Amino acid sequence: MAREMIRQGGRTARIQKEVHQATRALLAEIERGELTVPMIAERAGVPPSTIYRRWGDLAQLLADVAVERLRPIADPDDTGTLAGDLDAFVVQYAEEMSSPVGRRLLRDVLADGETDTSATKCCRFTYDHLEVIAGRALCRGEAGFDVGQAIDRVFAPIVYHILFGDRDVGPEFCRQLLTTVEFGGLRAAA
Amino acid sequence: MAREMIRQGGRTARIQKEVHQATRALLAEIERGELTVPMIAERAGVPPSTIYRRWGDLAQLLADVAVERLRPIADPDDTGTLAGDLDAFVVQYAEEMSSPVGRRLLRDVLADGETDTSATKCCRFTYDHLEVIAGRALCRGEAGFDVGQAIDRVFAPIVYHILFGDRDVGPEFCRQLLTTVEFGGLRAAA
DNA sequence: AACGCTAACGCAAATAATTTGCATTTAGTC
DNA sequence: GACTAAATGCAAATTATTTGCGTTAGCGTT
Repeated sequence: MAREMIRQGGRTARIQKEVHQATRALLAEIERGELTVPMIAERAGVPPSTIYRRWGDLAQLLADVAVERLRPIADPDDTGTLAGDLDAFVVQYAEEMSSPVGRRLLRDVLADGETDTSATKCCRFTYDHLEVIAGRALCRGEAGFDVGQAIDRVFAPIVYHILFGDRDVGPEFCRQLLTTVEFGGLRAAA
Repeated sequence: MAREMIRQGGRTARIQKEVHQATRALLAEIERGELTVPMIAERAGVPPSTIYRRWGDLAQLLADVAVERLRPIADPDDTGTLAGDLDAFVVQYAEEMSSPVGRRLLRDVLADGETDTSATKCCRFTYDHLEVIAGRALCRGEAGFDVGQAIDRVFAPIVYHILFGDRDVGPEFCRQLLTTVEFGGLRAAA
């Protein structure tokens, strides 16, 4: 996004909502390469200049929309055990991100060249989710794990292969990566 | 790139060279967001329509240029030992890719939404380089290593942190990642 | 070395996207 | 309720992109 929002209420918020909604709807209907700002503007019922003024360009708008879609709506599922929580989260993450929609979201987030706050936010979601899972394990009296290490050993390879398209990231691959995570220590600094 | 080149010689090749050169020169002078196709066309001495016809749009041209710049010009340095070869390659890779120029190249390659051949090519460079290093080690009588595993455990985390901008990837971090690679086995399938 | 075929090109007109100035609306504050 | 600056709508100006068409030139064939 071009800049942080200052006004939160009324018209400003409504326009943001409608532009986001129009963008999502159009992304579901047409190819990414066909999408244009005037197209979104018409669907949202606002003049194109409003979009350019608020978001700068299409890439930044798409990044903004993508971050919202990647933002988790709830805590990760609680399966009762650390191993179960991690397995469920990782497999679901890989499945969502490797889908055509997920890949596009990932790329949209990274394509925003202006401020890389989009990318950083997005990667924080994963970090926070893992923190919740780790905290839960400690509460249960289970061993903890290093969140930074889990990112490096499990999520980074998954994202790498999705982005570069050089191999599939099915459940088997995810579980193999999971076996390399070391459990037992308290949370150490990354 | 929009499509595979059919003609290799003469004018076609010269225009490709001049457009690439103009793009590189302009990228060094101005911000990525300021760069436009007509600007490149003028510098290269060709009409903009030629660029649009051959590359489709700016993103695809930038991806094409980025792939060329990421293409290694020589085999990785031979330091005499596998550990030395890997250390040198990884540290240099992280340094180059985490620089502002490297980050931009990486993002340009990934931003090309049309065909992800750019990204796949680019990731193949790393794979091939590691194959050379592994082959060399075997020739010396040293232990080999699994190239796929090295990508997952070392390069993927480096690229992840560069792209998402959530931490630095200095030599210490690279060397720590390197310690997780298992040596000894012959090359196994990824 | 000349010939034919067609990809690739240059040019310019047509279309579409982006920027910008200015008047108006409105969210947030006192 | 009045004030102030952010945010918007509108329309003109600018810039980028697409497209039709005639020309050039690479490449295979003879």
